[in-house]
Amino acid sequence: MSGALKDAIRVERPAKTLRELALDKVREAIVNGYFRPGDRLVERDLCAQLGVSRTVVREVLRHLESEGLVANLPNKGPIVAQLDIEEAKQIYEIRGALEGMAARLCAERRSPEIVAALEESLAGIRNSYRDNDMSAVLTNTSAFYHTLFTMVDRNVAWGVVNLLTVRINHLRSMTIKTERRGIEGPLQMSKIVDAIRRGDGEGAYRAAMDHVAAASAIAEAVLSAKQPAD
Amino acid sequence: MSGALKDAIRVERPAKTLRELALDKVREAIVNGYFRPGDRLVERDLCAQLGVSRTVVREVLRHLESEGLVANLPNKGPIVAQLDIEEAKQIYEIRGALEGMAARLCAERRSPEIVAALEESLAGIRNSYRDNDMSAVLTNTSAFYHTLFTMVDRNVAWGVVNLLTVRINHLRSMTIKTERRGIEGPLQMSKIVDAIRRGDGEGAYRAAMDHVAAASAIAEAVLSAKQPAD
DNA sequence: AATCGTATTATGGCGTACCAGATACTGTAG
DNA sequence: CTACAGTATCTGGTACGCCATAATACGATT
Repeated sequence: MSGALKDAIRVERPAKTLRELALDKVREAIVNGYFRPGDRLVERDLCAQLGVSRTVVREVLRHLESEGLVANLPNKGPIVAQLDIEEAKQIYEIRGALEGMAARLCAERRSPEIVAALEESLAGIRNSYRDNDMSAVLTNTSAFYHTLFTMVDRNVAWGVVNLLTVRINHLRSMTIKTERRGIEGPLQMSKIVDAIRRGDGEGAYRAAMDHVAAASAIAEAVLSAKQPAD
Repeated sequence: MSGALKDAIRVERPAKTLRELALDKVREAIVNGYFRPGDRLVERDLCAQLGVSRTVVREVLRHLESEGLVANLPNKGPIVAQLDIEEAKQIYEIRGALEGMAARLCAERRSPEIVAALEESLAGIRNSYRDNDMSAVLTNTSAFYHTLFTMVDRNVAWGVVNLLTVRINHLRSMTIKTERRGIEGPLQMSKIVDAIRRGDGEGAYRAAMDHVAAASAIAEAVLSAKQPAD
């Protein structure tokens, strides 16, 4: 009996601890704007809202702090981290470097499976745009990059990108809604796929960089238009 | 009275919470090998050793978990994370991409101050090698890259690199002791500085990549020689 | 003797209560 | 109306207790 079969009969437990559930809930609440940047996160309030003890809440807050989603003011307590424009640009830049690297590796591998998987995610994005389902756009975009990284076994880099991405998630949801992004975004991504298909590592690298550069530019515009009013 | 003066008389508190102190202690203990990979980290034992309460210990463990230094086995508890060779290679690769990026930016800026600061760190590294002070080599190498990133205001990327670096720290201390590394390492780094001095972005990028590639190769050799015996 | 079931122990997960110190708020006295 | 004192609020930190689970040891039964 080998691998696949052994897993098939495995009895899977919920396994999720209360802490992990709470963590996901709070992270969710932050990224989709239920808690706004700058909001104070009062421990005992969170206890009540989540229905868990302070022990759990504190561990969750520490975890989110190390993810960069929560900042801790000394003697004041935790607040939802503010995203300043400079930091956002840096995050986009890093994503560009890493996604470009992954794209290059994909191109160098010249595997039809990679292309097929990417095409599928891309189709999903197009459909989601057509249906105006923005949250699905985000999910499918994530899936696209997830395959880009995992197909060449770069799970660490994927982890880094993911970590950074949650910090700019509300930016992402704004850039995505921008006019013309529904056409240009998928277009840029298809350029990545094209380069990968023809084994053009340098081209794939450039295309991936271009894509996040465009996103970064939009984000900057959105953010600098909003920041002063804040 | 303006800014500078106001700060001058500011009574500075330790400001570090007990939690942060404990975090540093445990991280230290893991990084420099007091706790070995695979060791169990029993909460109540740590309480005794650190002299703090379980709450604090648990928060510290959560934090280290999200840093990747500690892994949590379900129904078993936390252990010191094992570093497998594949992961180490990926970490080196990411560092290459980011440090290359930073080096290119430094070169493009063409600032004498950057060159001076880098030269200083480099001299520190050479001296430390000469004095056979390996821990100083590590510190100075960190300083070198720290200036590389912060001189062009890339503190987020620096944070990422730092985060990843602690996970391979014991590898670093092994690669550094390798024969000839005391000559080749600084040589490669001086190539980075040279390229920056003459404003050669592409050259700086390549030199930085080469440097971590060399480190990665050594690490792989060291690790694959040790892994089976483990 | 081998196996099966049970008791014990170790440990993590989680909750509660409490205290100290800092900060923000509020009401009162001058 | 202002200054000051008192109070409420909140985090940081500690101690302790309970429960669930996993592993181990031990004893009984076949």
